[in-house]
Amino acid sequence: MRNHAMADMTIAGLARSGGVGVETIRYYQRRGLLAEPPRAGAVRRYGPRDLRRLLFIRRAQAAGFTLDEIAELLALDSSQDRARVRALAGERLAALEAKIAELEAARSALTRLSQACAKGKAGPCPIIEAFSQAAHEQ
Amino acid sequence: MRNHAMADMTIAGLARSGGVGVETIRYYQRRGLLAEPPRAGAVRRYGPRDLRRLLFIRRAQAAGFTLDEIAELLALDSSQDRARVRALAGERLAALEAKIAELEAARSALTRLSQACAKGKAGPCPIIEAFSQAAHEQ
DNA sequence: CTTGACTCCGTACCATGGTACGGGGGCCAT
DNA sequence: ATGGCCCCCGTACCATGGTACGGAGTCAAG
Repeated sequence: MRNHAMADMTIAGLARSGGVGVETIRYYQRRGLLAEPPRAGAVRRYGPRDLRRLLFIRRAQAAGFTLDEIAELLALDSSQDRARVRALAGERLAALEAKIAELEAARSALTRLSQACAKGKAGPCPIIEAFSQAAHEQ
Repeated sequence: MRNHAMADMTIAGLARSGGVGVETIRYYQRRGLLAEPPRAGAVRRYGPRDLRRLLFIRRAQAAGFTLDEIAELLALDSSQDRARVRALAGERLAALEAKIAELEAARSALTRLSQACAKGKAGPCPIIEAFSQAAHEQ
């Protein structure tokens, strides 16, 4: 009778179904992202709606949204406000672009230094040198 | 007589020269990245060596290293251990690659969703929909 | 009915890289 | 010698997304 992801789960079942830990569920509840369902006896029981909401959160997270933004997206879900959703997506996209550019700059600098270090055998390490001397950008 | 970045600075001068805040200097000292020079009277004085070290930290940070790794790089500076430096650089590079890949995946998903949302005018927002339904990967 | 696993809840802690606050002292110019 | 900055140091706090701990209660299987 243990039919994982079925209608009536305990918090551990929900966590398993969503691929997160129990503490993460509780954390999302504290953040207001998930509801605390009424108790059946002493224990709260979770249904498919809770699981859907949990999966929404995870997918939105994978798309780069922060938990605060996801809270807003969840509210927007029932509001039909597409413009606002697109605005949020635009902001997130800009932040992603900026971060990617920053990391790519770091990557190319490091790649170049690493190759320089691997080539030459004598003298001080070019990586260390690069950080010690004035940076000749690019 | 205030010749910025000259031989003898107070902590605020060092911070200005390095483009950081005073609190950041103190933080680096607590982390063991910068030394606390002896006091001249009641006040500590900083010289060009401190500035060089501070700039080292900032450049290494720009290359993607964490402060812990930078601490090791600083130690390595006087050790000639190029292999170890390259190993650190390799680790950092791998971490950078992984993060970049993750962000790029988020970016492309979000770009696609955003365009879908901008095109269609009717029905529910595709962005919200995508998080609500099962993800059809890629 | 006992035992072991799970739940509930509050609270504290983790990493990362800082930022802020506040009291007490000091340096320099007017 | 009196303002007005600046310094020193310890400590607390920030964002972000969780993770851990502990005690009491509860549920289900054997």
